[in-house]
Amino acid sequence: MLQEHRHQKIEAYLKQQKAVKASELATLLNVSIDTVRRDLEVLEKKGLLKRVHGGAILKQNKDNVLNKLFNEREVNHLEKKQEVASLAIELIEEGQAIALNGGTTTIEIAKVLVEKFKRLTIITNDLRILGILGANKNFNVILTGGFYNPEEYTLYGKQCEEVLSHFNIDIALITVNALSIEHGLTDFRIHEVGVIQTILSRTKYKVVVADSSKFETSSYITICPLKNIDLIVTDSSLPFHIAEEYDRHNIRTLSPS
Amino acid sequence: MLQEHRHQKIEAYLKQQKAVKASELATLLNVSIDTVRRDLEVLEKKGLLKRVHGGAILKQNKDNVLNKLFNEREVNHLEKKQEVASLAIELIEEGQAIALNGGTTTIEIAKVLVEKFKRLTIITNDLRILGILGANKNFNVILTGGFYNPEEYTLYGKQCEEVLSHFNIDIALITVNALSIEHGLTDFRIHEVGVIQTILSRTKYKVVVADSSKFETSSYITICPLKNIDLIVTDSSLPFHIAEEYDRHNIRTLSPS
DNA sequence: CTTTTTTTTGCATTGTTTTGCATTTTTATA
DNA sequence: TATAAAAATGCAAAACAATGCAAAAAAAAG
Repeated sequence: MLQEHRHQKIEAYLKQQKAVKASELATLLNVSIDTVRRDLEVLEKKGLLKRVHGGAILKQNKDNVLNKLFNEREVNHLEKKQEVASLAIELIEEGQAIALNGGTTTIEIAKVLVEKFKRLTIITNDLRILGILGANKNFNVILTGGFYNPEEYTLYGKQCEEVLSHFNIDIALITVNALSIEHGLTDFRIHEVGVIQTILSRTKYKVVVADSSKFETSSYITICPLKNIDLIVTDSSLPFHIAEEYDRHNIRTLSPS
Repeated sequence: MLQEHRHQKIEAYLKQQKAVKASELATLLNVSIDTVRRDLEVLEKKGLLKRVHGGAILKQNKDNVLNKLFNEREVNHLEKKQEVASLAIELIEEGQAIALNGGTTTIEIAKVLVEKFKRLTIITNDLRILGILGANKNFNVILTGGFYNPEEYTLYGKQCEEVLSHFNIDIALITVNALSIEHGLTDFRIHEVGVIQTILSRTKYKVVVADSSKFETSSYITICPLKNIDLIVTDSSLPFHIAEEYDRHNIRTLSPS
């Protein structure tokens, strides 16, 4: 049996049973217990389960049902992202033109926007965001054009940036993979970097939305230094010493009071 | 057994089994495992499956945004549209740049394109077409930007036409709501009209794809006279007297022989 | 219909990943 | 703390994948 297939079977079995013994899976799947352990290790890294002595237990995410709609790269830190989203929309005023780039945090923002606002203009390169906001008649939703990245459900490239470059954006809510004082905003999504840079160049009020786990990490490609950013919105788990250090560097951060 | 036949068999088997071992396919199809691997490689590029160690697993994108757009409204004259689609793609050559506007006939064309071509550049304003072609690594798919029309799953407006206006299109396959000698191409989709006009202005070879039911009908908004069109592709049910009359007016039509 | 060209296929070689076993270390519980 | 069960670790065998190449099969050209 294929490894991936085995993983699917374990996942299905676990969802049903909530907890499984490794030895049980070994006989069930006709492989050695070592292989089962390695499988469980992989699935744990995906955030699907928690390994315990003897086997594993299902890690239930509250919003699993909701996440199913968007799926793929599993949404960890979901609750933190929701916290960030709720805080970030406080910065927005009715009628403004907003840019949201591609990412799971901005998706959470889009969900909150639908609830809280009557009239907005939103430009995005993320089809999942379009899916959330597009049906809403009160919002003016503009999708950038461009090449399609089916892994991320986003658009990128010359056409994308061309459309963006004709916009005057009141407030940009940007999500990136990593940020640090030393390296600034960084990301591994090679196509997304140009999009973010273009958005920033067209925006008056530049806001980065990032859950606390992204602070003081860095990724391969540099987007811009942190001094170019007006505000970083994060969640309540940001360690005090980091917040302090950012303050010392004159980088404004905002977390739930 | 022919390569294409083998690919179809693999596809069918995989859809049933969800996951297959390469060795299993080799015995099943009576070819070496190397050939199976090469087959899987091709099918992976088409976005149909994901290769894993030992074989491949079906890529079922049930719950992504784009696939949510499908079904819904049932298509009338589906068989006729498929007939038109199969005929229309005969006009296309490997490597060309093609424009497909929004509509159910162009959706059928997109489905056939995946099967028959290796390398194409396609620009469209229809998200359903993006859903069909987007996962295919062999195709360069460009989505126009613009405002989103959730009724039609299409994009329109200044941004949309701006992106289109930078393209040099080899062949445009245009679907409209109605066409007649007297009124030319007409449509009721107010936003789509501008998109079609822009596409036509950027295209060398202008082809209208229309099932026979659309002939000698008309709709509210005029797009252009028929003399601006190089060819109209239709199905086998077009009444002879209409075909004759179009001929008399020097309007070329093409239907299955 | 035959010859030439192109494509496809299977095989051999080499490199990589996965797996099960043996051994040591850790953990749970009496 | 003692003990058994489970987990981690290192390792070698097996399964699998990538590459280059030559023969075979199709397709194209004459």
